[in-house]
Amino acid sequence: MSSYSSALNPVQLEAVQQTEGPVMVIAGAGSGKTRMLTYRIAHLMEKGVDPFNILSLTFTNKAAREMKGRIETLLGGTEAKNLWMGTFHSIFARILRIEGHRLGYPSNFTIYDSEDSQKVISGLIKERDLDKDIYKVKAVSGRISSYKNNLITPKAYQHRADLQEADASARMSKMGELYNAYVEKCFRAGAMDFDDLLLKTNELFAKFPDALARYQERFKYILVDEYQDTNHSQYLIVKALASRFENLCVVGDDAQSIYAFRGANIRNILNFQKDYADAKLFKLEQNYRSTQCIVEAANSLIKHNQDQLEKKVWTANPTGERIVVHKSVSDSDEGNYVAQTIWELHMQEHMAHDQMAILYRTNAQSRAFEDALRRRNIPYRIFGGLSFYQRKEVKDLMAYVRLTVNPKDEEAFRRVINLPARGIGDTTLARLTIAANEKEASLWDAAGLCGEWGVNINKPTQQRLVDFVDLIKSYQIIAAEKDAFDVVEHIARSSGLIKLLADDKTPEGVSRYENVQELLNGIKDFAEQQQQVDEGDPSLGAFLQDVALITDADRPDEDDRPKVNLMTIHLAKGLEFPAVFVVGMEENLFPSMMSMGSRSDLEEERRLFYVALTRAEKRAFLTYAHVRYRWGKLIDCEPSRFLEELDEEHLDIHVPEFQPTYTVPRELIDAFDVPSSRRSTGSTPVRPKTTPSPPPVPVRFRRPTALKSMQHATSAATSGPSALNLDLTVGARVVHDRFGIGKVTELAGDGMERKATILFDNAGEKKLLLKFAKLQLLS
DNA sequence: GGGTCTCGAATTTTT
DNA sequence: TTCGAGACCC
Repeated sequence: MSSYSSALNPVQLEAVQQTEGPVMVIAGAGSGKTRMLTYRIAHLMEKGVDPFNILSLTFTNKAAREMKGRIETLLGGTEAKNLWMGTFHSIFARILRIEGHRLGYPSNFTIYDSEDSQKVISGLIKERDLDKDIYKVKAVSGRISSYKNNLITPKAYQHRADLQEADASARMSKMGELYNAYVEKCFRAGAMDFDDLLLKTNELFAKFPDALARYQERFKYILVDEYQDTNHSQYLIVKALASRFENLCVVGDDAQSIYAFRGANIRNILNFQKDYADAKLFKLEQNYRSTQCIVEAANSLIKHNQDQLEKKVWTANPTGERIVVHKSVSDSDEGNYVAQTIWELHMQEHMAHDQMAILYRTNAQSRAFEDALRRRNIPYRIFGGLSFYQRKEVKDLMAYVRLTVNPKDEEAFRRVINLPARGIGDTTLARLTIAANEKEASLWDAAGLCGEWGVNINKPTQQRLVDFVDLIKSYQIIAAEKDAFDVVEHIARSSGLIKLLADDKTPEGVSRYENVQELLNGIKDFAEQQQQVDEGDPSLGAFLQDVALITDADRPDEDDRPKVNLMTIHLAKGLEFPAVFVVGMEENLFPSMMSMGSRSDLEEERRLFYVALTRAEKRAFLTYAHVRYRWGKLIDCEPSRFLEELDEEHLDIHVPEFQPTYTVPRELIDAFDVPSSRRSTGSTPVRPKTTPSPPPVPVRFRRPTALKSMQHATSAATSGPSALNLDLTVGARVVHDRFGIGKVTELAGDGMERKATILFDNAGEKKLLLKFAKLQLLS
């Protein structure tokens, strides 16, 4: 224990030692929360608690793995392997594999990811011939998800007049019917979606007291990390499991709650002391991660939120450098600035690439940074976005695997029944679906038995269906004997999938082929690993069990070169980096347009920015652009309101004066509906109250480079003038950068959409949007 | 039934 | 700009 007191501060130590009874730890950003949790578990084990009796729920699989590693280092030995540690979803999936049969699920049930769920819903909407503009798949699936997370089953929905009314007023009066059909369909397919993993756990514990008692007895000590991001369903599970011993420790920070949009309920943490009257409360307020500058700037931001628990985050760290605020001309210029600064940090301050992170609000923003980094040969790694397991070719092969393990899996069936093409089209599938619905059976049964059932399908097609069923059956036989790798390799070859991909020689096709190879490699690793450990299971079923719960962050990097990290702010939660770039600090982007509606949404965005800022240890850069491409269009941007909420004394504002070379005349403004930002003659100051003129430009910004790229962007695409303001007439002679000399033959459109048709002497006829075209008038 | 092409919609975040 | 769905033609 003496080693503990040197590693922990007094509050952390108390929280570690208070092992019995309910405990809530409010842990500010960077306050050593993981350290506290790690020591707490180690302490429990040292006291003689069996690791089998400790359940630790983390937010990501990665966090669980890392924490296990740290506990092993702390205690030496491999006991920590026996801890139950993982995400809610993976832990309870594991339990449902064992107990799910009591609820009518096979132990090899499939886990539908959101794409699968949405396809099911889309099918139901089509079957019912509902208006797809009203019944938007995403909206329907979002509603269903929120019902499930609030324990509102289709049956409960029947009694909820308020919900039915809300759905009806959204013109979705068939919501209840859809919900019911969706649940039916998943059940018949032997499938659970993400929300089911929690919902069915609740059902299990409610219906079978003996099961609940068994797990209560097993999990004598329960720890929940990131408690502020738990939803109601998760809350109830924890409550049920902990009610026997009440040795429950929840850790969280209300200021970092960023998942309300998917049902996280901040009241869970705010009400903890009401749920457990004798709960002990500890507040970790000392930040060990960041400089004073960053901590105080973050404090000045978050105080704009009304809903929060009282706490004062402080640090004994050095003041550090001010946070740099940088304005770019365009999104691509923003990419260049960030890449350039990364290059300088690397070359001048010897900061390793993996110590830096670019954080953005939406995945779509990553592109400009990828381009800029690639041009400079700076290695980077992207997290999130389209993950490996979501790629089409990977999912296709996985669908064969899923079907082999669980032939009732309808989405897998639909995916591969005609891939590669075997002459089974939409008509056949539609008839099978109807037949299956009538018999309340699966598509798989319908395919195998369509002859006996007398389904109206012609003989050759029936034969093809039978062949397909036999093919999958042959896989099942192999799967019973061989390990996962052998089976999947056999499937890939004999199904014809590999050939299909190998025949495609386009660059995308080659990349798809490589992805499938990579999947095979991954499965090979899995099988080999399993064969090395005691009680390992290298079978196909074992491999499939939690593949749906694996995310990209869990996949190892292909090589160990240090790389710059690119990710959304949501993904950055729980991580820290010496240098952090928070980019796209613009109104309608961050805060997002969708969040402007209510104060609580806006406060969540603010917490999201708080999370972003507090990832930084030493250096933070905030950037925004003057104009940005969105939906393929150039739009004007305004700096984010959050920038103004930061205490100015911690900022180093670098906002170049942006002087358009041309002022749009009054008559053109009236004629063409010119956006307001173009009307002023000078720059649009980001913060009128603070922007000095000229702004201070620290030496490290290399003004010439910044100016150069700015001017380039200005002449190319970003400035108002461009060819839009040329006095073009039909018949005029013009010069184009690329196409050379030509003659205007036609003019069309108004304002920003004004187009010219030009017959070039060498390049032929082109239609050009004047706002983009680099044209000069020949006199 | 299968393949190609065009048009339209989409960008908020994820286990 | 990019992707997917539906239309259209073979």
